[in-house]
Amino acid sequence: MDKPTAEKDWYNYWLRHKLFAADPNSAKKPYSILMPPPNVNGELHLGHAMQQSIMDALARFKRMQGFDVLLLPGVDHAGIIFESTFNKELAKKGLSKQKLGHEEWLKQAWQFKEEVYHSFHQTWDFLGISADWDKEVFTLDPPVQKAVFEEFKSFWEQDLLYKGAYIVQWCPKDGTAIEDVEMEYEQKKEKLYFVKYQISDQPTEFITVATARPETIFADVAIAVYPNHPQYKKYLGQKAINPLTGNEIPIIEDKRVQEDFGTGALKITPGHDPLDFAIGQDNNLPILHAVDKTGRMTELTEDLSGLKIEEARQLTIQKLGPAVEKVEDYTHAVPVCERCKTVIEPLISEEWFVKMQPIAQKALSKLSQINFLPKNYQKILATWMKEIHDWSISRNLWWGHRIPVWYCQTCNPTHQVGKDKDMVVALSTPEQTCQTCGQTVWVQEEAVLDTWFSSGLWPLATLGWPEKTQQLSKYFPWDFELTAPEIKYLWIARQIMIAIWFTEQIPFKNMFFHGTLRDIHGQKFSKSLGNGISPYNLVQKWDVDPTRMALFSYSAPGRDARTSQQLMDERCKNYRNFATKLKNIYRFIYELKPAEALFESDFSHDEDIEIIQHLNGLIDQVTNHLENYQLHLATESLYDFIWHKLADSYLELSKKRRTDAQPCLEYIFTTCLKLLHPFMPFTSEDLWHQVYPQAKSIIQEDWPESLKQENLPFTHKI
RNA sequence: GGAUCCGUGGCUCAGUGGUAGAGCGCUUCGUUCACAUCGAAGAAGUCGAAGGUUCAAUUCCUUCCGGAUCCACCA
Repeated sequence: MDKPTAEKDWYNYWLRHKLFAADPNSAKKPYSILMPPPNVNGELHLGHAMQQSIMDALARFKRMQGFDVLLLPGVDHAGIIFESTFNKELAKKGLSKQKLGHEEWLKQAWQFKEEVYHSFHQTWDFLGISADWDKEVFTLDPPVQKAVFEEFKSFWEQDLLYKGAYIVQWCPKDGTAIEDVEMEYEQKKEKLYFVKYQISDQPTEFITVATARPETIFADVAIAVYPNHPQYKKYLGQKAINPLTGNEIPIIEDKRVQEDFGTGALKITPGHDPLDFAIGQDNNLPILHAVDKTGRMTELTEDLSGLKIEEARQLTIQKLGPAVEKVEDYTHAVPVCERCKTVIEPLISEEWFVKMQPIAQKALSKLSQINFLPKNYQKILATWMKEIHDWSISRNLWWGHRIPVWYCQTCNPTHQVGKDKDMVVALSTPEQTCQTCGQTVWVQEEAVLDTWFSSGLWPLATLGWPEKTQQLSKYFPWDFELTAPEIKYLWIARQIMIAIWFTEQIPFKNMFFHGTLRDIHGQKFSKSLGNGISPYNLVQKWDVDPTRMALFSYSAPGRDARTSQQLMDERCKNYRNFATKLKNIYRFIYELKPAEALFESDFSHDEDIEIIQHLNGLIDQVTNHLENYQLHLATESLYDFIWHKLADSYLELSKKRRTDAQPCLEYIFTTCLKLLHPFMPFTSEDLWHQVYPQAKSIIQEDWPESLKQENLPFTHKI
């Protein structure tokens, strides 16, 4: 045999014997678990370690129950977050996107991706994750690319895609539109300026407007007041004069203007504010820009052109002069980019959108078929789907699936989109000629797709969709998916909507939301705060199985937990002691086995009956807790039984009748090893082979079943 | 502004319609042959507050206080 000599080497043994491989041809019933692909960015943190240990425990449990288990691993290319991390790396070397150029940048990006990939695999290895590595998927792999293309093409053909001038949240630093969900809000102290707009032809009449962004006044196209404004309603239909440009702008009313904020009058700047954009659309107002995509002032602002916003704001105030009626201190939530913390500029940009209404509607009808844990997430997701907004899917990045749209350079140089325009939806350069000019010069859309456009397809793309593969028919819908609650909309909702849209089926039967591990103050672990706890260090210090057990103890569904290096150490130490206890129990039972021990017993002694009954209870509890994804309860039951019932109690009693008790001791111990295997794979496997030197892997053992009451007493031979 | 979650011994967390649990920490004792990475014994909580439902509530409902998270166009 090629068995390892050290406990930690069992992982390679399992790999060599392909014990993690799923087999689509197997007659066994399938059980499929889809790994949420971590972002190829930085290292895997403690939260990942918990998440993946949970999946691994389930996979090992289901294998022992006799299922053909597929635990499918993968990694996400993570558009914006990868690109910004990589660009920071480049900056350290004095390089940048611009300096490298598109082709070279991509080449180096892929190299960087490989480095991160390598560190991911190291973490998975030392945690003992039993995934089917031959089936690993990266979201930019060619098969995924095909699936993403199919998704895009299908949406296009069904008229669910459009491209248009639209207000987007623009990050000037990343140079791309970002989604609402990628923004954070920071409380900032700013000034609120009250600016007077003179009524046209009435030099003594004014409407006063409150604004925190006077520099955008250049792009004002109207003044809106709330309906029946007592002071200002008389001006409706008249014009006001833009105090900076002198242009005449209409005065309108709109119920979306807040009665109790500022003066009840709102300057309408559709180019720089989402609400203004909406009001502008409804009133057919033009769109002007005072700020461009790099966060600098446009030509519209004349001599301020080219300045940064902050500088321009001060100069604008000077220009306004007496038009500024008063200034108040104003603290409000300013949207910033979640990743680089740059203040977001709402801007008009040409972006691609998916019409989500019909897709969400369809999903809503089947949402109840998914078993959510905790249960209330069904309602939370349903509410979101009912109020769904269109999905902005284009990103001005280089890292991602480039939008598979080609424009005829001759007939459609401005990249207009429409069924009758000179454009083609195709994965690679179209070979056809342009219908209008007969030429074949095609230019691809510059932008890439939002990361979640491919991640949303994850449950399908990983199984070869749109091909009708054997894997797809066997393992889809997935039995189990899990993730952190914070990406319930970004990822989970979209997977559900997309899968149901394309297959009429839910993507997964059980959806488990684990809590988030936080630091002792309740804050998320993050690189910038430097409050992370390295799973690698814990494993070095306390070994794998104790670390896994400590993580399970924090894994109650939906519950966030606070922890620290010290608290993790405490819990790990506890389970390290537990592992030691287990080894000592082994020594007592097997190494100090009495020569005259019985080889068979009917467990008729009162003490045997009692412990066997406890063991039966334990088997039922652990099984049920695993079936219900309550891993923290399963480990607690095991800990209690093995330490207190078995070691402290029965084992002590057995010393008085050792020869008689030996078969019972062995039966209980080996059963416990099997029950422990999902949680403590290395320790259980190692002790299993010490007990049975000739045995196969414990992975291939059957999951224990409790002995029914009517079967007791029964005879056990050792 | 809307929604959700949490508030249990010193700390971090389980749990439950019917005398409160774990780990760590703390106190006392113990190195006899599985284990001092241990064992035995113990102190410690009116289960955030107030109402309500119930024979019975820490557990269900309402309100409030405190903490957190998510969503949202407040200029």
